[in-house]
Amino acid sequence: MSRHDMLKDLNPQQREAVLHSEGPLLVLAGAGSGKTRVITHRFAYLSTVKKVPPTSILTMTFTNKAADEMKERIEGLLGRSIKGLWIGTFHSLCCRILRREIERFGFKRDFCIYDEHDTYDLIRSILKAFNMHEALYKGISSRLSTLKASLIGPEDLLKNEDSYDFDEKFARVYVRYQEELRRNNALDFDDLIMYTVRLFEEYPKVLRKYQDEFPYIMIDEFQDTNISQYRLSKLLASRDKNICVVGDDDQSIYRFRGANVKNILAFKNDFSKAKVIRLEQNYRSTKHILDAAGGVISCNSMRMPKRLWTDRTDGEKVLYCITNTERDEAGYIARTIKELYLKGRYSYKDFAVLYRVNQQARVIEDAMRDSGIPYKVIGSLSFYQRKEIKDIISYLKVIVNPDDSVNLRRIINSPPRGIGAATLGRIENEARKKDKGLFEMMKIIISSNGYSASLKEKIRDFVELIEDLNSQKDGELSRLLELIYERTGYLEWVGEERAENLTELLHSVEGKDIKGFIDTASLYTPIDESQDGDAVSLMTLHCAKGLEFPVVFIAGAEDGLVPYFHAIKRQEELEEERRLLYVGITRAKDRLFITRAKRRKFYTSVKELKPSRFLDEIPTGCYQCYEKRHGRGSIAIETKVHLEPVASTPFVAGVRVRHPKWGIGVVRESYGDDDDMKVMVNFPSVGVKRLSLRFAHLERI
DNA sequence: AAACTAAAGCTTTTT
DNA sequence: GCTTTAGTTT
Repeated sequence: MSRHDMLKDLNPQQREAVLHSEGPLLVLAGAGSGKTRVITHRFAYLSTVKKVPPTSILTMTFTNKAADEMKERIEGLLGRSIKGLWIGTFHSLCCRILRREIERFGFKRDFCIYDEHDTYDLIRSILKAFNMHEALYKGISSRLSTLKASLIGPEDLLKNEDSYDFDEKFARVYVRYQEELRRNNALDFDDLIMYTVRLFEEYPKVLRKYQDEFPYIMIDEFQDTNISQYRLSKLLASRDKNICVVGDDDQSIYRFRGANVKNILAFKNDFSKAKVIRLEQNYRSTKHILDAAGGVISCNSMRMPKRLWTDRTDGEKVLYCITNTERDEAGYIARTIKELYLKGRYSYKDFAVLYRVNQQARVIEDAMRDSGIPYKVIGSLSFYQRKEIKDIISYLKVIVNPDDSVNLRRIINSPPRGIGAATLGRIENEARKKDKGLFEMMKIIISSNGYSASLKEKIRDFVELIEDLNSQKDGELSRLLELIYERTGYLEWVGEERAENLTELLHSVEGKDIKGFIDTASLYTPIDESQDGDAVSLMTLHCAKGLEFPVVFIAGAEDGLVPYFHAIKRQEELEEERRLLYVGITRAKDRLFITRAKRRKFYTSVKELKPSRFLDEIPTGCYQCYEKRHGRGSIAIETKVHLEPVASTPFVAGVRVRHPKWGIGVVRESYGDDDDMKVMVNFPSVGVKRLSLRFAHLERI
């Protein structure tokens, strides 16, 4: 591909960003301004024009999906696929580095990665051992994560022993937690980054090696980086300073997870000669939608000033619909989707319904089902989080790494093999006393006295099972899974429904090797499990980031949902909620609907909620408000404010018509614009037909 | 050890 | 309202 080809589809700012190949570069890329395009074209430019080997460009993203998309597009630009590219998530790339280097920290190279659930289990076992409230595990886990993301290790915590808010018990848990991870030869998500940073800080030679390996660095969604990720980027870029970061402070919605928008400002300070380029042309949304978004986000005080613009037309106005209850709201959404769908311009996959909390999905799902609209709920419970899948992955983890006591614990009695909580507790105590791992301890028990024969028998069976499976681990992975199912009787134990998922798992691992699969399973949450099929997407506002849809609904525009109850006290939290709405609005390409219910059920009680305070921030010119009112009696009727002017046609539902060929029928439904009116007619002779009034010569009778 | 029952929770969550 | 957890029974 020539230099010309590479640049021809870019606007001046995008082009400038692509051409700025040396030195630090900050690209402030507004929603829908083509940031992925900049990264991919810049990659292609570096490799073909500047002759940088593609494997020397480190490109870090936050999601696997973003990484996959980038890989695909870059390979498309380069016209070939390349092995060994360093394009991936922070976590997967750090994992790749640590697989080579971790031995310096006393881990083995085949360490395993603990996902959220594994860490929960570990923390709970520690709390139990310390006689602390086990129910606190979630809070403890998030505190641990925050500390690690800020590069504060247990030893740093202990240094502050004298400070007034020093929490001795918590510090002990942290120390023990890290010890246990090491004992289990396991790293959690935050460790992947933290140890990589430590590696580079404590071993300058290693850092230099990787600086040689990656003279060019690019980072996507920079506003989402936390302290450790920023430090990592800074270390790698500190020598050559060829670092390009792309982000949008207005789309920072993960502060609660440690993301630090200030990194954008820090970047400008840390790399003093950083070039700053703003991408403000939006290629996604109509003017009205963009105006609505701009009105909202401009109310934030803590942001870098910018203004998105588009050369698209005004488009339809944003519609704001008020309903009485959440069920009415869901019904309205379903009906509107159906109506737009029947007009034929959109397929179901063009629609998204966005909401603040997953709980809202249920009533919307009901409405979709009732209307016969195909839908998929995204991000609720991912495949890999299901119990049965996690169990089998635990088997695999233990087979590869018998030191992994947490996963061993998980499977030791699933399916039940007579080693229950009491027995397990005994083994664990012994193991702790002898400073051994669980598996080792079990092997000791088999050949020692003082345990009942039946217990030894059970334990021997289990140890032999794992060792047998371990000897088979280098064969075909799907064969190994079959073997696990067979030898443990797992399928029969979990029942038919869950067994189906396991069969699916079996098919999905065809041709993969065990270690690669375990890493993928730990680091991969398939956001789009069933991408196929034409279906409306239901998801939280958070999940929607990075996506776009022709038609978007934002449900629950109420104070209490957007902004959420807990997030109205502090300014920073409120502004994050505002950004969340901004992200939602900017997902829409052509049509945007915002809905709210006056009364909404929360758990058991019904609450009356006021409209979201953010709605007042939408300029009046770009939206239209209407309300569904109750008519006389108990029947709810809709005041006739239609999406588009109601078609003036005599052929409305219920009318009898005559068709020259099919005879007499009854109109089921009529829809479409005035000039392109369509009707669905049920003819007793041939069934339901869709007809265009322009062509079919219908006669009203 | 497993199954049952009562009670207490309860945003968002790229990895 | 429904899922997760703790405590109790069988």
